[in-house]
Amino acid sequence: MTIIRVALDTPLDFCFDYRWCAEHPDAVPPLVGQLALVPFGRREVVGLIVAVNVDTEVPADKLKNVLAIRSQLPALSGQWIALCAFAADYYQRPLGEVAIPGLPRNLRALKTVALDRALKKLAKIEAVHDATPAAMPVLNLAQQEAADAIAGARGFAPHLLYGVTGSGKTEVYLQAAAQILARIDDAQILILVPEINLTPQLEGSIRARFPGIAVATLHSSLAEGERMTHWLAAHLGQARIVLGTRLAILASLPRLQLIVIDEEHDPSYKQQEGLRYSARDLAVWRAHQLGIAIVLGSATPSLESWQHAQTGRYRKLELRQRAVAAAVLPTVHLIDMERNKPVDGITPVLIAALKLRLQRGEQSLLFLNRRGYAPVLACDACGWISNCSRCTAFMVLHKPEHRLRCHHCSLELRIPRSCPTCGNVDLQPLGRGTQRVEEGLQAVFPEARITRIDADSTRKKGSAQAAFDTVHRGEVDILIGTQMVAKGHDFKNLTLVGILNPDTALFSQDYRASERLFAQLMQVAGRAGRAAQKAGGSASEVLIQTRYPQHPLYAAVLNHDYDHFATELLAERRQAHLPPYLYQALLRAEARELETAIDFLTQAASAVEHPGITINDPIPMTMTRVANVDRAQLLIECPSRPALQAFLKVWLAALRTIKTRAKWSLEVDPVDI
DNA sequence: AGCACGCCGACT
DNA sequence: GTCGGCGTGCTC
Repeated sequence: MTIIRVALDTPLDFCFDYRWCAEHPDAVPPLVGQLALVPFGRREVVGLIVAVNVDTEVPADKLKNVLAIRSQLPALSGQWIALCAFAADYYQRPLGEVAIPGLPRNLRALKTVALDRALKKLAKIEAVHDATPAAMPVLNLAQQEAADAIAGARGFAPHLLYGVTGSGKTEVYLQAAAQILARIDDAQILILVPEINLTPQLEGSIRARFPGIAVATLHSSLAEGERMTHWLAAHLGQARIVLGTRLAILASLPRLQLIVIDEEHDPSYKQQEGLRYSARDLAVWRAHQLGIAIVLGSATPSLESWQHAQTGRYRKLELRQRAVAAAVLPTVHLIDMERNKPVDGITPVLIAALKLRLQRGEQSLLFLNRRGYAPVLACDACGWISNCSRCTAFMVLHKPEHRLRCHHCSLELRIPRSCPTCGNVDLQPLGRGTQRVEEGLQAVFPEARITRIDADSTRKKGSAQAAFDTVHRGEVDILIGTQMVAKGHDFKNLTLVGILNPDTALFSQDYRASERLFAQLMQVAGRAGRAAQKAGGSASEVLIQTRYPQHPLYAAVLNHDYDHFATELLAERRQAHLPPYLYQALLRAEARELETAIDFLTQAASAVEHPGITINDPIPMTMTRVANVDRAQLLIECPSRPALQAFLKVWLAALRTIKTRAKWSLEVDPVDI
């Protein structure tokens, strides 16, 4: 008889012991890393075996028997378990909550039919060797040096690949990958992208370049069956290249030799619910654990990575030119909205630029990060505004749908015909969203083909792709979009990008807002002029409408000068004692009454001694109420990461003993404060 | 987190 | 008289 220890997906911060008895004398005893089906309370669940032959302190009468071992699945490696254990420890979660939910759902099922089917399917697949790979483009010198540096590195080797949009970072990844795959027989390569749906081109070029090699994708919109086979292909070492979103960082990759994080600054690498991990940070840890190379690529690196590059902890590889020789960086101009008054949100200068593109048969993109028709509906007579009844937020006017809609709790109302408080029938939309811009522009250019791409226009599955396709086919003259249009897509015939309302981020409470704005502006600007300039054609142009043309952020955007901007920002952060010179954790609490949440946080603040740790006052969140729940938070700061980690461990144990009706959670390295 | 048990209010 | 509200207790 053997006692095994199993990690289960439960918030309880310990593992559970079970008894294993061989029914048959020749049954193989369980191994660490295997999955086991066990009874748990009144349920049956699948857990991860983290130890066998343990000395248990659980009384014999409480021990239950293991129901089954998933022995057809090769055990997960000690390295993979160590990765989960690190993440669990760092983010202050139980091991099971990290390890189990990342597994394909069917692996956690009571029955093994799906597992057996997927294993059978994979056993039949053989690599295709006779296919001809697509030609490798000739790299420029900087690209070649970067690829060689990455592929030639030995041991843990973090690289920051810094290069503007269009400078050919993808080619560097693919070349480095090719070299490593050629050098190491069974090497696996993990490539992370922010959102897989926005980068269909990348998957295509990988498959074209490596036709004889199994490529697996891992992301949240895979069907369960696919997820199972792709995850298994990675786990069995069959998939040599794994392309995925942040969740893929927790995949089992026994032969991992290189990690690529494309657009490493992108906020979507941070999981924002449940286990709030940073896939980028875990990737660096994983590369360190395995002693392999990792590439963080970006035109606008995160300040964390930038700092590491400055101090030499990361090797900085820079691509200074656009890779397509004839393609040039778009010229950026600011439009001073004080001098050039907008009509319906668009300045005459921008209208003229749009008109020019229409005459030439070129495409334009207008970027406005605000969907809907207008962010608020208001009554001039009595001052009523369209507040959401369940949230501390306005209800947004959506004209095509004739609705007021709360973007936070999805409450919907018909647009009132008259003011609910005073009866005035003349309600005014305030501000401007993509729908209103579309309407105004269609009035100015009645003959133009205008398309809007935002979360509202692309609600149906596949409709976003369809909309992008019409743009690529040249069936659209002017594209209006939110951040959805900022990423990924190269529009070959696009020569004008207009940015409508970026100023709000300049004066945001969130000190990260300007960093994000810069990245977003550069990314949107990069949509223009990606292809070679047509003979006699104009250079691509980016026009930014602003009321603050003197702002240093715009000066940096104008000059395409991220170096300078990032260095300044870092100096400010250092002086203001902000990340990355300070480590933070955030305790959040929510309850029906704000007081309940604040009470809990106040108790938490004085729960344990905390020398060297700054615990700020509990404060209601900026958007206090969402869906009738009040939220508050408590920020913890410390200049030392190990000291913060040590404190959090003790603190959390104390917090668990506080009796409260508030729901609470802790986030390490929060980004939205 | 689930899930069950348990003890008080408004419904067929 | 029961359905169901959520408090509280337990999970090897």
